[in-house]
Amino acid sequence: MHTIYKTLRSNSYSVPCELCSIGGLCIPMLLNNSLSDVLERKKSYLKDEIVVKSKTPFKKFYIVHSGALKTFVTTPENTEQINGFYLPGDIVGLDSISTKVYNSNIQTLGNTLLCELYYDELMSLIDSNKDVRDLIFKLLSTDIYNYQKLILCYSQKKSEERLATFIYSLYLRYQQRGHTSLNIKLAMSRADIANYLGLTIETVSRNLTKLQEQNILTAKGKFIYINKLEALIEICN
Amino acid sequence: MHTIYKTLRSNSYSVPCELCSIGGLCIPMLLNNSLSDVLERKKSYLKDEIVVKSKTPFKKFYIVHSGALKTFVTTPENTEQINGFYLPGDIVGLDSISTKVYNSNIQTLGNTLLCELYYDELMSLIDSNKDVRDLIFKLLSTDIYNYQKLILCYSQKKSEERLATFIYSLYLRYQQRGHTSLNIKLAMSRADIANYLGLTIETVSRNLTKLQEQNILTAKGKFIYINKLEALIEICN
DNA sequence: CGTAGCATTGAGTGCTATCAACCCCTGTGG
DNA sequence: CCACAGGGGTTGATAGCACTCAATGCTACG
Repeated sequence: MHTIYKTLRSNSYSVPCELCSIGGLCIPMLLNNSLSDVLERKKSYLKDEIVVKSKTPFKKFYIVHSGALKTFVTTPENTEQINGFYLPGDIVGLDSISTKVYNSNIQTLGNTLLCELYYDELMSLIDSNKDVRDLIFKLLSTDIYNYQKLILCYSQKKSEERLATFIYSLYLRYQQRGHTSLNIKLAMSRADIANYLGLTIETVSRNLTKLQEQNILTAKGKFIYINKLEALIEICN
Repeated sequence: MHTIYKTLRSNSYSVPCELCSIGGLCIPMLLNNSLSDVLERKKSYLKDEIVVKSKTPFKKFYIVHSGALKTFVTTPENTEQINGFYLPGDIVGLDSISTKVYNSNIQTLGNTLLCELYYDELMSLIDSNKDVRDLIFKLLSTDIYNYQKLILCYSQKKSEERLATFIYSLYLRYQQRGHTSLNIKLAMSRADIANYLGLTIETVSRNLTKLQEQNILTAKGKFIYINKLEALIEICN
């Protein structure tokens, strides 16, 4: 037992993989035998820490072990635009394969543990292991599919529907990771949600109270409890 | 000469690859030696023809040779939502690698020639040819990057900025294919543009006239001439 | 030449942004 | 233990942008 821990365990601040909350969805675990040497073990980051600056050379993917990340770009007017949230099990950096640089800034939303997966080594692994190849293709393709759905959300939906879709998608993502609870703890602030959804803080807040008045959910700070899942889905369309 | 034509030439309704307007950007041409046997040659489609229905099994990618495509999904209320336009040289179906079905309907915007690229055969080619592997990864990754930019456009920009961004992106895409002209011929209707941008036909029309009043461009039916490229870019932010 | 479909223009309404005030929770220092 | 300050979040009033509905103009095609 101790020896297993030793091989899988990483630097300080990290936890053994056996206790990782992600379980079967963790890419490193899925491909444990072949990937273990490609992965630097987990590294710890503090809340609001910048992990990567936009436009710096792309060398490795980051996989969220615990905590959460946001990615954002800064517009010419120096405003921040969030284009993604990443929860445990999510991989960041797929869009950098073509550009060779990170296209966004990557920042932690709370204290966070990240696994690192080197691009070059992953590529050579792909040539020797069809499972890895298929997995990476699937990840890329899923990313595209998700972005398509997100675009649909933006281009068609009103503020209430956008927020409902956002909350429901968080619920689904947690569910995929084995957390079937209707309780959701938001990793991000209202400002981050508003920014991401292309709305203002006030509109997000107003729609949250609106959803509470309909008794669809209960929001208390960063905690959200879904009372009527069906009704929430109904609003998402 | 005749024999070359014979090998590259396809079914009826198609043109020889040597005369293809796409030139070096055509994937089949780029990977000519290895891919020629993977590709069924060009097939012809009429205007507004449905090439693929959503949810049908995914077997092959489509590459636009000439003409143009749109992809769209139908919402539960039976309204159409366009999520992509595809110009000569573009490949359609990357998002289907993970889902194994086509996620959108694919429809022609005018008379169109399409090359077909079988998924299974491409995959085996990837194992034997690193260039193919890298190309496909790059295509997938570029797709993701483009979607990220599109999402940014939707979530932040006002109608005028969205339209400007749309026109400018068309200009850039044609430029990448060697058409450096400031003249653009729209393959799609105002309704399609509006649908894609999450706006109404009226708003698109009003913004077009607004851009003309500023003398930034001239719009005449499906033809758009960019008078002040710098000013157009300025509006895009 | 006439019709059908696409595109433009106009008037009025509604949704979301903006600006501003207030609330609540947390942490800090007296 | 309380007072206070500060940040995040909520609520309210107003303004502006984009949608809706409606009418008219344009163009392609038989």
